[in-house]
Amino acid sequence: MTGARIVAVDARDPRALTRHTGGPLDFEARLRGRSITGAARRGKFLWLPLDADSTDGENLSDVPEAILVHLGMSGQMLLRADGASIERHERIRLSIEHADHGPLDVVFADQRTFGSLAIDPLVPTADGEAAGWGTPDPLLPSQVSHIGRDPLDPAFRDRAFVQALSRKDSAIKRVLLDQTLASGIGNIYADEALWAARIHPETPARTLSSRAARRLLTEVRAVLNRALAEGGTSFDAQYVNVNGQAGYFAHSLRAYGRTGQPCERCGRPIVRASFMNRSSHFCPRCQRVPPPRP
DNA sequence: TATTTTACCTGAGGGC
DNA sequence: TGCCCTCAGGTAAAAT
Repeated sequence: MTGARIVAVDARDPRALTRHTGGPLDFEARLRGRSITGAARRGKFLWLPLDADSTDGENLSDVPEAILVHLGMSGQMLLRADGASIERHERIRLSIEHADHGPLDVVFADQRTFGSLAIDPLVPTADGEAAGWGTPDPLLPSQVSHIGRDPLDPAFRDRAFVQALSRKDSAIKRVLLDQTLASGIGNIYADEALWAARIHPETPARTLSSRAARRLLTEVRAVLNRALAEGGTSFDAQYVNVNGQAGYFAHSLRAYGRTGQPCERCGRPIVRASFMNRSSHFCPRCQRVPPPRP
């Protein structure tokens, strides 16, 4: 998409614009004629920086902007042929013209509508480093400014993360799911990393030793890297890449979704526990229940 | 202020 | 066959 010009926009479902202030007509009008200059990501947020708005006339401002995207849990960004038929759960379509690839359609489809798009101004990063994966610019969407760097980001600071854990009373899994401290970790990869690090999900974060916290961080990175290499975790048709292809990491899971199946380390059945209106999966032998709070 | 809970949403699958 | 219930899960507003 980099270098492509947006020739038409169809924002058919306003629920896909909950992050956008201005509504569908504003979204369409402000994108028409603009060009996409790149693609970047931090954690679960991604954005497509835009060129200056030359159609804005007297209101021409120098504030850089981007198309902000969050897939929620079932959102998809699909690259389709120009004029391709309407997707199931299609919410928004961008018709683009690319110098090398010709006309294409970019479709945002989303069954559960937790995902959404927005036009968002870019603001400087707090540390002055590149905003995320895919961009050298220290600029990120305003709605992403509170999101922490993900552990695969070269500018992620391990020491600060470990120190933050030592100040948190909450259960370690809750902290892993908090995107402000470290981003990109959801329910699946939290369970996988905790299993690998042999840490019980209810362990209070501050009770982890510095060594254990670093081990956990190492396992988080290992899980994320393996999942990326395998194209992510697909349980059904919702989790696909831009060409609609499923990832294979579901076959590599060792804790998540393996309730009752033997732990690959010790053979004890994996346990499922209710946690924050979702599920935690862990090995009751390898991941010891933390001692009672003092 | 810090932490925890809840609302948002659709479709698949199970029980009856 | 069809109805009702549960579950999946990221984010941010609301509640504690």
